[in-house]
Amino acid sequence: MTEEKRESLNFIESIIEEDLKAGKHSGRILTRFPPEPNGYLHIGHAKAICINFETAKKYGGSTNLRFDDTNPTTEDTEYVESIQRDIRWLGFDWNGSPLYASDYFDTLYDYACRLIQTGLAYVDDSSPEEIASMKGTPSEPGVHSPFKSRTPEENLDLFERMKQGEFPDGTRVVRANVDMSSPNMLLRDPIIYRIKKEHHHRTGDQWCIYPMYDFAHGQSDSIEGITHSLCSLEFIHHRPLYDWFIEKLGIFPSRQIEFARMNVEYMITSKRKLLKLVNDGFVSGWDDPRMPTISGMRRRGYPAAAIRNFCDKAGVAKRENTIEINLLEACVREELNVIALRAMVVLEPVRLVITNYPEGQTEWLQAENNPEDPEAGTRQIPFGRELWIEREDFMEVAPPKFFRMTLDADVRLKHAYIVHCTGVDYAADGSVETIYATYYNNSRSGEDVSGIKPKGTLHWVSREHAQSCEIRLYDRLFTCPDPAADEETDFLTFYNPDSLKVVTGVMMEPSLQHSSPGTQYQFLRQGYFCTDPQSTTECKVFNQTVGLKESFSKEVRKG
RNA sequence: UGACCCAUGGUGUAAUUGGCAACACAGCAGAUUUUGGUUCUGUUAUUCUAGGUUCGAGUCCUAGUGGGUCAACCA
Repeated sequence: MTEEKRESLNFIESIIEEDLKAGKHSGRILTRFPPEPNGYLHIGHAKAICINFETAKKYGGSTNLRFDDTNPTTEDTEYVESIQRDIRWLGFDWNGSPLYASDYFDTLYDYACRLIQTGLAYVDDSSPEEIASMKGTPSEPGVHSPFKSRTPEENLDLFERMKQGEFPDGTRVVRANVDMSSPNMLLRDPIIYRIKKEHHHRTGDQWCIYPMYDFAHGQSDSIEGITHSLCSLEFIHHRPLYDWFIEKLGIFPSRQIEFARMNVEYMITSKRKLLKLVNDGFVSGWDDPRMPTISGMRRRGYPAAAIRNFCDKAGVAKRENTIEINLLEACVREELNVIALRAMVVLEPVRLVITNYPEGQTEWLQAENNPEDPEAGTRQIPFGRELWIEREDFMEVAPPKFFRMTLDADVRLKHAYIVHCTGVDYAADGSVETIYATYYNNSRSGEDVSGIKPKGTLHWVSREHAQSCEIRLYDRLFTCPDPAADEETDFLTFYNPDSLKVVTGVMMEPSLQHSSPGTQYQFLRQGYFCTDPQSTTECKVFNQTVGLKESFSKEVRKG
C-alpha cells in the first residue's frame, strides 16, 4: 500500500477541482492568454502564460491565444509575431489559430445595441473632463450625466451615427448604465465604446468606434466559452463589471479568477520603463541579454524549461511577492548542468611553459563533453608545451586556501597532467608574463599512476591551437533589487553601468570554432555561456548565462 | 479617509480544511569530487497585534495594525 501524499493545490486549482466536482461545464476546462499586441513579452507574461497553459493542461483542458486588440492607437502586427514566437519557445501551444478580440467587433456591437435597447447603456456627449468630474471620488458618489436619460431610440440612432463616422473623436461615448454611486469606481457608468478614427492592424478602416477593455475582454471570454479566465490581481475591481455584462447579456458565464503578479528582484516589467531602456540606449534592444524580456532571456541562454520551472517554484497566491533572483538562477543552473556541453576557455590568458615537455609535440587528449550525461560523448583536445591559463589562477605566494597554481606546488591541468610550478617571469610593469612548470608524465588523466593528489584543477588551452573569441559578462541591470520602488526617484538612477563587460582576446579551445548560435556551454570553472547570433566565422561571441556557484570567492570576501 | 484584496523563516509557497508548522531557494557546517561545479549529509530560522470561540486556532469570529489596489475615451 503506497501512502499517497496529497499533492498540495494552489488556490486556482482548488477552485477548479471544486468546479469539476460540481460538474460545472461538464468538466470542460478552457483558459486563455490575452496579450495586447503592443509590446514584447517579459518574465511577468511568462508567469501568466505558465499559469494559464499549465493549469488547463493539468485538468485535461486547453488554452486559447487571444490578442486583445481593441486599441488601434498602440497596437501593431509586429508584436503579434513576436508574441507567438515567444510563447512557442516557452514550450506552449494554443488551440488552433490565434484569436483576436477584433474578430468579435460585430458581436460586440450587437451586444451594445442590446444594452441600449433595454436601457442599460446610453450615449453621452460630455467631454472627457466632464465625465471625469462627474465620476466623483472613491469616497464621494458621482453624479448623473445630463445625457443619462435619453431614450433607447435616441441612443440607438446616435450609436449608429457614431459607427457611421458622423462625429469626431472624443465627442461622444457609449456608457453602461450601472450605478453612479457605487463605491467601485468602475461601476460608475463605465465607458464601453469610444470613437477613434484610426486604422486597425486587422480590421483596417472598417470601424471608427472601438470597444473598451471592459466591454471586450469578458465578452470575448464568453464567446469563446472560456471556463476560467485567470488574470492578475489588478483586475479584481473589474470582476463585478465582468459579471454584470455577462448577466445582463445572458451569455456564457466565464469566471474570472485573479492571482498576484510575480515580481522578480532586479527586474522591471513596466512597458514604459523597458521602452526607455531600449530607446535611450541603455541596452542594445528588446533582446539584450540583460532584459527581462523573453527574447532577452532566450538570447542570454536561459532554457525555456528553466523559466517554466522557475514560475512553478515561485508558486501562485494572492499576496504581493518579490521572488529572489537567485531562485531563477538556481533553476537555470539546474537545467544547464544537465544539458550544457563542457568546454575550456581562458578569459584572461597568461602563458604557461612546460619546460620538460618536448618542443613541437601535440598530444590529443580525450575529454568528456558532460560528466552529467555520458551520452554527450567525448572530444579530443590538444595539449602541448605552451598553454594559456587563467591569470587569476596563479599567485607566486598564496594564502593557505589557494588551491591553484603557486610556486613550488603541484596542480592538475584538467583532462591532462599534473604539473609542478617552477618559476615565473614578470614584465616591466610587474605583471606576470610567463609561468614555468614541469609535468609528471605518469599523471595523465585516466591513467594517473603518479600517486600525487593536488588540491586544485585548472582549465587551460593549448597556445598553438587556441582561437581568440569575445565573451560578454553580464551583471544585474540595476544596482538595487527594486529600482521602481520609489516613484520620486528615476529608476535609471539605479542603472548598473557595469552590467555588461565585454572581454576580448579570450582564448578558446578549437572545438568551439564550429559552435552555432544558441548552443549552451559550461565553460569549466567559469559558468554557463551561450553562443550569440552576432558570432562570425572569424570571431565567436559568447554570452554569459549565469556563473557557477562559487564558494571560494565567498571565502575571499570574508577575508 | 469609501470599497476591495492581502498578512506564515531572509525569499517564495504549503499545512489532508480546527489536530505535532513543512517544502524549495538562500545561509551556515561537513563529506565526496581530476570543475572551489555537481552530488550527499547535517543545521540555523516562521504563523502581524490584542481579545474571543474551542479540549485544541496559522486556520473560525471581533477589533486593530501594516501592505497593496481602484477615480485613462489604456489593457
